[in-house]
Amino acid sequence: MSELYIRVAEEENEEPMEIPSEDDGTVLLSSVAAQFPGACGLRYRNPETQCMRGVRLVEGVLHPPENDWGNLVYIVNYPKDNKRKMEEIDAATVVKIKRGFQKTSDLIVLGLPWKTTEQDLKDYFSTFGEVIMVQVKRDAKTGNSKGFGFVRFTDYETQTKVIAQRHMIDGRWCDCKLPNSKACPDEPMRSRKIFVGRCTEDMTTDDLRQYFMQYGEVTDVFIPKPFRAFAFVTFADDQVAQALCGEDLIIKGVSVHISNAEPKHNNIHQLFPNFPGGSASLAAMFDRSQYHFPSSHV
DNA sequence: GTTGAGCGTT
Repeated sequence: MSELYIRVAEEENEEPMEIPSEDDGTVLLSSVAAQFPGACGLRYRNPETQCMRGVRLVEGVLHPPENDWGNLVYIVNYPKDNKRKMEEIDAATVVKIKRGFQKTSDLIVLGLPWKTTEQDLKDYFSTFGEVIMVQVKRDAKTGNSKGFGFVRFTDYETQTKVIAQRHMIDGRWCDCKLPNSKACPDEPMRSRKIFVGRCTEDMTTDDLRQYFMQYGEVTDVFIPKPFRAFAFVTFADDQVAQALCGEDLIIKGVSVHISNAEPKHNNIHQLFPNFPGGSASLAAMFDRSQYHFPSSHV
């Protein structure tokens, strides 16, 4: 396919800029954001209805309406539109989503037979409702099942129903519960940085940036090397970061868990970045101080 | 090549 560009502008009557599409006809949100920093999506005026329409966005990829971008000018969406007026609405929306709307979360499935596969789980749980993902936890070396797994449903009602009863799976009774990892939803800490747990090795900084852009402007993505199965993502707006904490999100088909960065004790190296003798001696001192004091003082 | 309460390679 020849190289294709779509026309994008900040406002309807402004001069558009040409943004390149991918080989499959989609446009990466990151391509848009490269020219319009902070962009989180596109919209356009539907010639038939004269209404604004949103462009489908899936994991950082923008899809052409009816498989053809046509000759329209697309308008950039930003997480928060005009200055402070919208900022307040945005905050209210964030709170509403966090409180009212009942999001589903991963459920742990305990007591699975050793032989049960992910396909078995999918088949079984699909009888309750649409399944987003299933996992069977296995020993990395042997590949043997550890006898438990995870399942995630689309609908909260399905989740409620599944938790409420026992499950006969491949000849054993199994229980589905909310996992402990989300027992204590993170509290205050107005951090703009989130901790992204359970990352897989094929997730690049670009992948994460593209994915998280849909929630707000991303200012930094950090993936430790060598691979440690987690990452940090920093947003421009702390409300965006806070709203995501406690969520399970699916990136590249994998369920990652979002929590506050630095949840336990604050990072001493960040508190005292220029400590004389370097951070190693500071860490040693910190450890000793914890050792000497009774726990009630720490 | 085993097992049967738990908690996902922070």
